[in-house]
Amino acid sequence: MSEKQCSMTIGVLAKASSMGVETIRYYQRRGLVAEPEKPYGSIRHYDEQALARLHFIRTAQWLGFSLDEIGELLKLEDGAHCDEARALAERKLDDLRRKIAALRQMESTLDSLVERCRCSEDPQRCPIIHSLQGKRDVPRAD
Amino acid sequence: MSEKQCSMTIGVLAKASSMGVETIRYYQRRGLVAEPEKPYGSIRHYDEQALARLHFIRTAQWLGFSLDEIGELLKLEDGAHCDEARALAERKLDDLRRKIAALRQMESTLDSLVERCRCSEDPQRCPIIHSLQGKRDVPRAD
DNA sequence: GTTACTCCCGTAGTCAGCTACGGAATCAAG
DNA sequence: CTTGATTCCGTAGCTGACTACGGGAGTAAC
Repeated sequence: MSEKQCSMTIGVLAKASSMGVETIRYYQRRGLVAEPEKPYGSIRHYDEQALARLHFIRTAQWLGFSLDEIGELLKLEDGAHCDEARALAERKLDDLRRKIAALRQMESTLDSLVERCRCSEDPQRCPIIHSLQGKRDVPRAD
Repeated sequence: MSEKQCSMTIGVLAKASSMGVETIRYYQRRGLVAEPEKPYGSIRHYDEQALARLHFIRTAQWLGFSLDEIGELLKLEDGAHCDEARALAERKLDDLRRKIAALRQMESTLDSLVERCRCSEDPQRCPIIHSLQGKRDVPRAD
């Protein structure tokens, strides 16, 4: 379990990360995952680092980063260009915070809607929509 | 400002919502925005409700709802099927909460990264990536 | 050493969400 | 009543992120 063979084929890696083989190959083509050591025969072998990277991609993606952005994040990995790194991180952080705020607002809206729905005698006025129509200026962000 | 003419053409509406005309027409085709009163001549006129709806769509979209989901949300507008509404809202709420949690985690990670970056003597070890590689099980959600 | 599974690699297709195009009709100005 | 911008509508194209396909080569099991 914690003793992972340092050589998985792409299929095993796919299973381990619960992604498709094709997806991994796609990430390779996009330069998000390195194609490892040129094979002796001709089959590549992946290690835990590769797996970690796939996890990273998944998480970041789920959090709303595009593959391009993830690529940028990954470029920071070497630790060089720390300034760049920080700038990117700061922008992202800002974005994140706005998103969190919006989501929280949405959460409480939805929550109170659910509450009201639950106890409503008058099911004619579920006010989700109304409360979301307020013309807030959403930064068209990501 | 608060005295909006109750008749904008699609072009004006587009400007008011800062969306493209084509986008609005696309939403109409998808049934997210109604095409208003069959025109006398043949040009449609939109009111503030339409604008509000566009705001709604934008916001919801930014918050991670797909157009299909937005469609569902919008179907609740009439206030009927309150149960359905509540179920949908509850599912979304759940989703939202998981997302907020993940984003917060990411936020603090990024935040401490930025801090560390800022005061680091050793720019060789920006630890964003490392901290994101932890294999947390992201629900592949949305 | 044949069978059956993977792998490799390139190319092509899919889905969501737009965005652009083209041609006819309409409307507003002058 | 002509000019020029808009609208209308259908259809086609684009971007991001996959997903599938096809054919040849490697490899493991019997």
